[in-house]
Amino acid sequence: MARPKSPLLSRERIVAAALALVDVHGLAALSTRRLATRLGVSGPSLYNHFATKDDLLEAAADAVIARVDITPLGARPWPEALRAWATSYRRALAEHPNLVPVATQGPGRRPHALRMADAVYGALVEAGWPPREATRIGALMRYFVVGAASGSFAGGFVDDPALYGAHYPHLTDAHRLQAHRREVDEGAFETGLDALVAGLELRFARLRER
Amino acid sequence: MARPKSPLLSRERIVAAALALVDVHGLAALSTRRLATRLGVSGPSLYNHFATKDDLLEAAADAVIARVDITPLGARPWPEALRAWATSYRRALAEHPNLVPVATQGPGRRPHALRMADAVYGALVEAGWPPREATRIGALMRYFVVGAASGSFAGGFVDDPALYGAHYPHLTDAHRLQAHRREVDEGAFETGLDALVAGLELRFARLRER
DNA sequence: GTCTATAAAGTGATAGAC
DNA sequence: GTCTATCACTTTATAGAC
Repeated sequence: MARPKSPLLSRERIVAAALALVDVHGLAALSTRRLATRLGVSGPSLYNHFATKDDLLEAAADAVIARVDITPLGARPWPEALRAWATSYRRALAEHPNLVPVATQGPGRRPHALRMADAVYGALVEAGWPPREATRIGALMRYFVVGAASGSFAGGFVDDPALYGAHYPHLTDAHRLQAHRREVDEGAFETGLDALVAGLELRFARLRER
Repeated sequence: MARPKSPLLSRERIVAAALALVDVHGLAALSTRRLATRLGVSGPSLYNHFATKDDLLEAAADAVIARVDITPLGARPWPEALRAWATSYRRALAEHPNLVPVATQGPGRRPHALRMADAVYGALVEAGWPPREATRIGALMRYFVVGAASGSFAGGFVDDPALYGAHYPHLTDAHRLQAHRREVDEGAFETGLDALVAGLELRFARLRER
């Protein structure tokens, strides 16, 4: 096969396959050859669609961010909007936890990431937050969401009672975390998001008073 | 040189060199050969001290956690203790941001990480938080700290006014973030930590009322 | 406990045919 | 826009000498 009538590949197909591969086997397992094999083509074909592997990774990260729902921002009261956006943001990242280190590096030149940053900052400023504060809130929300998506807390504990008993007196039940992994992780995110937004509302009220 | 009189290497020396290498050149640049060269030995020598490269990485991650100050936990009122611990935790991680993805994977079987988890959980339970809540708080604090340490927020924006002006109406000054990077990142962490702890104090008060 | 030598494989990317 | 062939290099880890 030299040049097929209709293209076998597209940026979209490549990105989708890359995400699937990274999800299952991790970021380190993403090689151009492996990805190409998955797509039924040979390695170098990918270079007709992306200049470098890094290019491809950037596109994949932006595709993840594209799925975040930013419609509440600016359309609802800021505490509610922040909560809804953060929840959607976390869900989008948590679907591809192995890609979080890439998405973590900031928006760079990725259009969807920039659009999201613009919406968050814009909504906060329009709600009455001083620009300086709005920047901070955008940053601290990202911190929390990225941290929550970048790895299970409960899953970090080994399911082996013998490990904890002797040396760590308060962790006697830590081996049971694995079993309730999802509940613990999502509960912690919700509790943290509530606390964070409640704390920010306090701060906002104090700011208005003056 | 066959077997030197006194060992050239030690786990400590290897870990220190690995951290230095990862700090400057990133996690991907850590190869056994490169590390060995830095230490003035040949590649395979490292395997006398660590069974695998992964072993070495785990030891490095635990060495970072060992530097977190956990003494406030249990010694001071929980909101103050939480704040002090989180600040120290972030500082320790932020000194080695490239290693954060490794440290993020939970304590596993690393002694210092387990000791830290034990201290946090223990302090919260003894302060009167129900076990379930204490677990969540440990998790959500880690989310925030890890997120804050895993990459600069401000540094994720390109220093190029032309990029933002046209398409992102609220980001017209985003190119200036790079210049105030440190201030923005640390300010956001402090503001977030304040909000988080304030929100948790509210929650604690409501819990006590019942 | 360090060395040399080497296994066995995988890496990103390019050139040029079709 | 895909192919084959290939470059130039890197990787982790083992075997056995000293």
